[in-house]
Amino acid sequence: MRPEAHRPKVERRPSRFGTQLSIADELRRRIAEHEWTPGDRLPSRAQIAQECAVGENVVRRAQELLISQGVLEGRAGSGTYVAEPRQRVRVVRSSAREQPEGSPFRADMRAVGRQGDWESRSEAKVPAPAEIAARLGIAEGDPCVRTAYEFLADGRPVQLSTSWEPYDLTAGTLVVLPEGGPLAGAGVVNRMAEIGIIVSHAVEQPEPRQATAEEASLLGIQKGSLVTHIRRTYYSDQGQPVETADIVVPAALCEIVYEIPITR
Amino acid sequence: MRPEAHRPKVERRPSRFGTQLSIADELRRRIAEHEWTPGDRLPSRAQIAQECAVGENVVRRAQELLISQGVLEGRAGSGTYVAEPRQRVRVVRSSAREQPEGSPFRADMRAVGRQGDWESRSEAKVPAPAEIAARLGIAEGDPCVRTAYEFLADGRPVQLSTSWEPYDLTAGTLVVLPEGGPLAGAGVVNRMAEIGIIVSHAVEQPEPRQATAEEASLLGIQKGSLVTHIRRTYYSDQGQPVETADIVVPAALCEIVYEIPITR
DNA sequence: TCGAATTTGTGCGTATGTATC
DNA sequence: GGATACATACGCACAAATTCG
Repeated sequence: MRPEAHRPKVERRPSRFGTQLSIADELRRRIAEHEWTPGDRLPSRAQIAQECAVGENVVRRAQELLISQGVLEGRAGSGTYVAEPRQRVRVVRSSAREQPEGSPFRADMRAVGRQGDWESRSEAKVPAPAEIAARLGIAEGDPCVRTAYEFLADGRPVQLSTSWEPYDLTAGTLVVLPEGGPLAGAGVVNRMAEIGIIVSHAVEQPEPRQATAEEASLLGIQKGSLVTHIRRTYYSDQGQPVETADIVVPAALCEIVYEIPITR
Repeated sequence: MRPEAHRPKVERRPSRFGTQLSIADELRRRIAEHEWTPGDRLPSRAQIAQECAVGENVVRRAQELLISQGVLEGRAGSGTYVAEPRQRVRVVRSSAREQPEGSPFRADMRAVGRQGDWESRSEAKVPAPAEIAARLGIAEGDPCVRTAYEFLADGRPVQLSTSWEPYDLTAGTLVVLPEGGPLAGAGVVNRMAEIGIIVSHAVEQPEPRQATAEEASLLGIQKGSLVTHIRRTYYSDQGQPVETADIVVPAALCEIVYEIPITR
């Protein structure tokens, strides 16, 4: 019944033993030796703490460390689990991705033997926030078509994206909505071609950051885990931005590949 | 003289006030209002704690939060400083980078009006570790030329890289050492061309992670701060890997840009 | 130059909130 | 709704780094 005792100074271990790092090693060892296998629930912190003769906090911190490394997975109210070594999806980002028909994402998924799907939610005439306006070369508050995507591999979400197009560009045409009309799901390049706009190049800015709580819950990953946030902008052959998107690629689920041709 | 008192339960604030988040907001506010400007040293934790009537730890955690967000910068034994809003270097990663002469990095730096330089340390006949061997398509332990780079913008390190080439490829030629011989510093593509190898494309895999202590000290950034670790491999027109590198790009110092041509 | 004071960083402990079953 | 287990906020002591007399 006695709560974890505050160990007096004199009793302190020489350091290195009974610390959170040694416990982390211990947990890692047991996983490596298949005492616990992927998907298993670990004993509760109280149990592990007692077994290893350390405080609960030491166990907690050790688990936090392994969680941040993707070895374990914590579920509030449920337990700490050995993370499943989910096979990562390879996402190719290069010019070769743009096909005359079909979507780049679906092609990526086919290439790794998975079924690619997505859900989207479009909204027209959304006023452009400052950053988006700057990226699209329009004025802040100008109307846009905003589309939120959730990309799925075999039904499980693996990537998020929010796309912005200037409303004036497609207003009154059949391709106003990215996921409506005859070219639904065909990609920006093909949709723009339909209304006579030739997309000549894309610029992508990948930036590392940590997943927000919302992203984590949407993607089924741990809260602080690492993602690559890609700001992508498509430009027409006139040099005008025609679409920009914020793409969130979780490192635990996706592997990003850029293929760069070399011409001297 | 009395150390921080353990505030008894009954005295606890209703929550929300005096917490680490409110202190973080307070610090942020003072910086926004120019009470402290970039480069300034904040008062010590004890002083801030007393002034805000909270424990030192609350201040410490608030500072840790702002440090992780790049607002503050902690220097052990010295103090906590307001981070200088260092202008980031734009690093373009595309085929256009490869010039017949001159290095890609120097061109990048010229483009942003900075002086590009680097230091390197080559070593021949280093046995290939498993991962490198796999990337180069050779056997583990096969001899390689390893070169460690430190890229500088206006004399300050902004990027790290470790390059590996199969020793057998260049042994006995003038371009064995990347930074020696007549083509020193001309880049992989030009050096390989010299010995009749045509480099046709590169593959880059960017992955987010946190800076190690060593990387942080080399780059002059905070320890856990975010970097993009790029695994780059150059391939010959025969499809054979000729060089692979691990490139560490700190988010605080560099902005990565991929330019992708679209051809339908 | 060297050691003591100061300041940040790390490891570990306690209390309470909150999600899940 | 209660029990259980993880998550968050807060606290202490000491190590490590720096600074300065």
